[in-house]
Amino acid sequence: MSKHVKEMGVLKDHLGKHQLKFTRQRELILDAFLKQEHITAEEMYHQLARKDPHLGLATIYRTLNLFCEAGLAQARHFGTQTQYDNISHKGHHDHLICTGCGKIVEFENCDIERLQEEVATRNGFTIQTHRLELYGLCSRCRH
Amino acid sequence: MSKHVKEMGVLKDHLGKHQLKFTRQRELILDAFLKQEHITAEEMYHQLARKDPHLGLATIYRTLNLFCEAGLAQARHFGTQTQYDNISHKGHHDHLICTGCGKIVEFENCDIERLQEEVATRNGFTIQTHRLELYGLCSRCRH
DNA sequence: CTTGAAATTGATAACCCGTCTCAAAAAGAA
DNA sequence: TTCTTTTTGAGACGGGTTATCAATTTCAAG
Repeated sequence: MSKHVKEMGVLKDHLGKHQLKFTRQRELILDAFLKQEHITAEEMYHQLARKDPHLGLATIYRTLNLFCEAGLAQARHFGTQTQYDNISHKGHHDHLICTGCGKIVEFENCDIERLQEEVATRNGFTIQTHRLELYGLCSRCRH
Repeated sequence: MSKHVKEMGVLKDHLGKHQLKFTRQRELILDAFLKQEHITAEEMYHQLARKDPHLGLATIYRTLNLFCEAGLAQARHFGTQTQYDNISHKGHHDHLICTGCGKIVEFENCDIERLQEEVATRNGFTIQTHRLELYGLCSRCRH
């Protein structure tokens, strides 16, 4: 069934280290989660309603938060909702956004990424991913 | 009273362009807002309770959102709360966010800022502000 | 294969932040 | 001042997430 052997291992490892148990629901949710780049708890609830009509929303939330703790997911807050991002699909695209016309330019900068790692290490963090947005005026909008 | 002449001008300009009115509350909230680097609506509510016990929380929210539209503030969603950042504050700091427990560590890094400027210049942009968030696990959640 | 302690689940109540409602008050142009 | 329009304040409301708790499941020990 599961092609997500590596991630399943990470999960089991985390469970073992925290006296948590491997359950049918956790396996089901992880399999569904890993097929997406990002998803909300509500979306997953609807997706899994077919496979397991009795799976509760609370369990989805608890499990997605568990994935965050295990380092498999990353929660991002957008307005009222929370997106759970699949860490293994990390595409590092940063953005330059023009506040005048809304133009968006993508860029990548290794030096910045290296410095980010440095900052994280200095603070005892292990980076999973990041978000960098530069807001300003593009040449046209600057006049 | 107000040392925030420039920002007050920006606000009045925005109000004028949108048939909105200049009120005692908006002036009060802007003055308080500009003294901080960032603040939540709730915090401001408590801060201003002394000066004006009848100032409503809804008014704070409405006004802070107005500041965002006027370009004086920037809303940021952290966990359950919304932080309103003071755009004019230049010692603008960034955030390390733990995806496990939600802990937030603020940091500042001049080298990163310099590289951001470089990227912007290379693309013809003039940066007004930015948002940099590093997501990962703090030492405690990594274990 | 049991047994039993400990963890998990599901349903829903509770919670919290932020927005909406609406009558009363204030702003501001005439 | 007068009148229209906008804003305010208080509380109700709403959506997303977490807490509660009895019933169920896991899993290690026997």
